[in-house]
Amino acid sequence: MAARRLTDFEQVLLGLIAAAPSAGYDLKHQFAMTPLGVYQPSSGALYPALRRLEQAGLLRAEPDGNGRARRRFVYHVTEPGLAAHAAWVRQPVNPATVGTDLPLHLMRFVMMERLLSRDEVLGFLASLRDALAAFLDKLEAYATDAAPGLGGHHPALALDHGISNYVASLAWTKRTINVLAGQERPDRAPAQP
Amino acid sequence: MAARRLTDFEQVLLGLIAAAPSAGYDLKHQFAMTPLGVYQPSSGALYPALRRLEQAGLLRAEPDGNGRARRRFVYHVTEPGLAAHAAWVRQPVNPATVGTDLPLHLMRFVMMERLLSRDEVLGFLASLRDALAAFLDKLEAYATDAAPGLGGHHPALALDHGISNYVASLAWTKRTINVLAGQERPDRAPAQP
DNA sequence: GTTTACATGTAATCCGTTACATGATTGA
DNA sequence: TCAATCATGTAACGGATTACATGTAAAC
Repeated sequence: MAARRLTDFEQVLLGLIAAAPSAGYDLKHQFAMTPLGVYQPSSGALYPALRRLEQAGLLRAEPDGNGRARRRFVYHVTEPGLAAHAAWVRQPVNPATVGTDLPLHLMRFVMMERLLSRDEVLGFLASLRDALAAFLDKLEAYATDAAPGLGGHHPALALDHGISNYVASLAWTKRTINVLAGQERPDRAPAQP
Repeated sequence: MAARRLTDFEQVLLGLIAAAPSAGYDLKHQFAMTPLGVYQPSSGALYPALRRLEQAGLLRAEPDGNGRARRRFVYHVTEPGLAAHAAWVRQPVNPATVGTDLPLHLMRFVMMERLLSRDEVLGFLASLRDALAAFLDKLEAYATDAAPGLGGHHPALALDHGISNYVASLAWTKRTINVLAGQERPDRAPAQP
């Protein structure tokens, strides 16, 4: 099968469909209307991606026979698809790339809720917190060591922006750990229709 | 000439070279070692991009005859190149895409320093501030209206992360406006021991 | 004298954007 | 009936990643 690695975009699609079987058009709207959808996929990106996932055996397309058959395909995840999605969600946080991957980590955090235990989620958040703290240390070291020699004020000011953002992300991570750790769970599975 | 629009990456390269004539290898290192270089361009991206800019007449390559001619090309901006760069830097902030374009705006802010007057920079920051404030309003409206119905806690928590980040960016913008606005032009040197 | 850093490049492949195309359904 | 929305698709094109290739200079 060779199972070439999935694109980030494909992984997100897979996750959205795992959360709720959808047609391409629905997914487009989900991207367009939710705030996470800062990215708006084009038809030329979306439909071929769905096809690829289907041909890889991760999705199954069902023609929507709703009343009148109007050309529409609802995608469902298969078992291999769910496995691939779960593996993606469980991926460890790579401290080296936390600067670039942060939005993706947030996406994974959202999708974690249905798949992982609270302890697993807390483990993820703890490693995210550590990676962010390490990254921040490097940024701050650069700010004091190298930035003054860059000439002008703007480089140092821009660096300040980056630091402020990561400080906010780090604070969010700690806050969220506290929220989830302090939250009592109903002992029962969170069965979602 | 048709002057097809430049890629963001090409614009950034152009700006870096406008700030200091550089060879491809230098630019690679600049990306690798400065914090803004979260993105690390590959050779297959960098060298063809420089060629394109050269063929478009925006850059001029000079073989580095430094002592011994070892295969190395230093790029300089031409006048059309500088014009294209300045036009990019001066582009207004599009409120509709401020969510995605923020890193690019920061890049432009850095490069503005050498090209624009303080008032122009302040104008840019003011429009960035307004765009961020409007974007934040939409996010917060979504958080109170739609997010509770999304099922689970994680979507709302992730949204919280986004809001925290944009709050930090907005605060930075206001802070930076104050810094730059309050900064007296060194018509006379401030007290120097 | 061999490794390491310097320095540039090419080819295969893949994916996304842009733009266009098509047809069904709903609402005015 | 005419417009807008629903819904999916295709073709051209461009650019990025990956991996490979090449050669020089410095360092140990």
